[in-house]
Amino acid sequence: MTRSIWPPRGVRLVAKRLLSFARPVHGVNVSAVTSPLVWEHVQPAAARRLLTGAVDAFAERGFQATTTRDIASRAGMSPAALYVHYPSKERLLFEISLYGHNAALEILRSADTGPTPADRLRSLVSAFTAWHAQHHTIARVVQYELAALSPEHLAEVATIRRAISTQIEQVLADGVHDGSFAVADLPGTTLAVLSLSIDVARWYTPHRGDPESLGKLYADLAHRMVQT
Amino acid sequence: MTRSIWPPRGVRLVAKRLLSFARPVHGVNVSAVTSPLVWEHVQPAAARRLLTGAVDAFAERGFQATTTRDIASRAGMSPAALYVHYPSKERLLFEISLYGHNAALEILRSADTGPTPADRLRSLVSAFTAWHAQHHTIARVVQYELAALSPEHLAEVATIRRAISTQIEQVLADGVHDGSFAVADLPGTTLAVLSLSIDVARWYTPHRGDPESLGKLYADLAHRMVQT
DNA sequence: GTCTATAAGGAGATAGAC
DNA sequence: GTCTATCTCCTTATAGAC
Repeated sequence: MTRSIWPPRGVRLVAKRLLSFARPVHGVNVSAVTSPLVWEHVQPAAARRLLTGAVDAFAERGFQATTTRDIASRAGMSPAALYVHYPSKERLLFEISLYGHNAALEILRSADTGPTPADRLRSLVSAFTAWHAQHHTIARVVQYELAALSPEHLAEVATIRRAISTQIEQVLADGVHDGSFAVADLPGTTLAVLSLSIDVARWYTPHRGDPESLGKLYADLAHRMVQT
Repeated sequence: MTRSIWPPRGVRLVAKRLLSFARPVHGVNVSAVTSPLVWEHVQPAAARRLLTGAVDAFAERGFQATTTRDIASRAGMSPAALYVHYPSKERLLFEISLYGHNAALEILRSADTGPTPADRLRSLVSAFTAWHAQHHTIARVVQYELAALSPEHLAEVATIRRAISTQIEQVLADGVHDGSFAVADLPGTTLAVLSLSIDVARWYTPHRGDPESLGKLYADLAHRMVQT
């Protein structure tokens, strides 16, 4: 699967840091604002402003409800200027989704450490959950805007999703193998563990607590789900 | 909060049964078709066909991406005919969302039975999870289209959401009180238990297994999360 | 209650000046 | 690289015939 001809100027998406706010509704995050600091390496700055504006708008209203005028005005530009940096609104979504999926996978890969399957599971769930809280605007786009991707872009992202799923499944399988976990339904339990963290993107707002504490709580809950 | 002047002809939404199909993508349900059998008591039949068409379309593409032409054509009508039965596209969403929230709450209320908190929790999680699987098209609209509701309609639905949350929290509190549960963070664990079931709406397709088995698995996982 | 026709406005994307 | 202006198409919703 080629990345095609876009972006043309060596744009690189590298994670840094993200701050966010949100207006809470019971059990649901209906609004959010993202700081541009995560996207520091998207160049030039105008492309980065468009991208962060798009993340905020997509997270807050959804892809379809977001207009190119909305994205452009968040970046302080006219609608036409968007097309100098991105060939379409969908490409903007794809860049965000691809970066977000890769970031989530990287988080898991570097968290898969520890002497026992229990340690590894706790580390994985803690990191994956905290990422979904910390980066909940990006995570909302990643988890809930897949249907707006073109079939080709969806296929590319689905490959990364499979790798994410495999990362969790392997730890559970290892724990079953060495007798430290009791898992009646491996695929079902894998999905449940992933599910718990992913759903954080739906409801998280900063007033719900800090991402690290949430990660610890969820690591504990996930471990309890499988321990013998 | 009044139900206002709509619907004008004593339309009643009563749960019956629902069958569904979906095209699977890795970890995500991007397509779904709902049978009209759940909405049997929405009268007249034309209003019911519009409603079921709207459920399918909203679940598959989201509220904003769904056009009134799409809904009308699924019901075998011209776009204009929609407005004889519903005053706007948003009202159609509200009817679905209100019915869905009430149905989910009723499921919980009638499942809150058993001699011990553990029995009650297993029954609640099993029923709530199975409902989200069985009625995953409705559940998708219920859980993921809240932002498209008008502020007044959102407020009405938020009241029901609070009742749903309270239902779970009370059982956990009862288990902590009688010593059968160990819960470090009651609101956080309540949210996690709800979250596990709710996220089923995002990924469930019939090929993932039957709703009852999934309910049993999730009841077990939720119980493990809190037992001493 | 359903249709055809259409109003009124907004959408994504492009042209061409600067 | 950004702007203003605009193209073309599609949107929600209404008017009025049958």
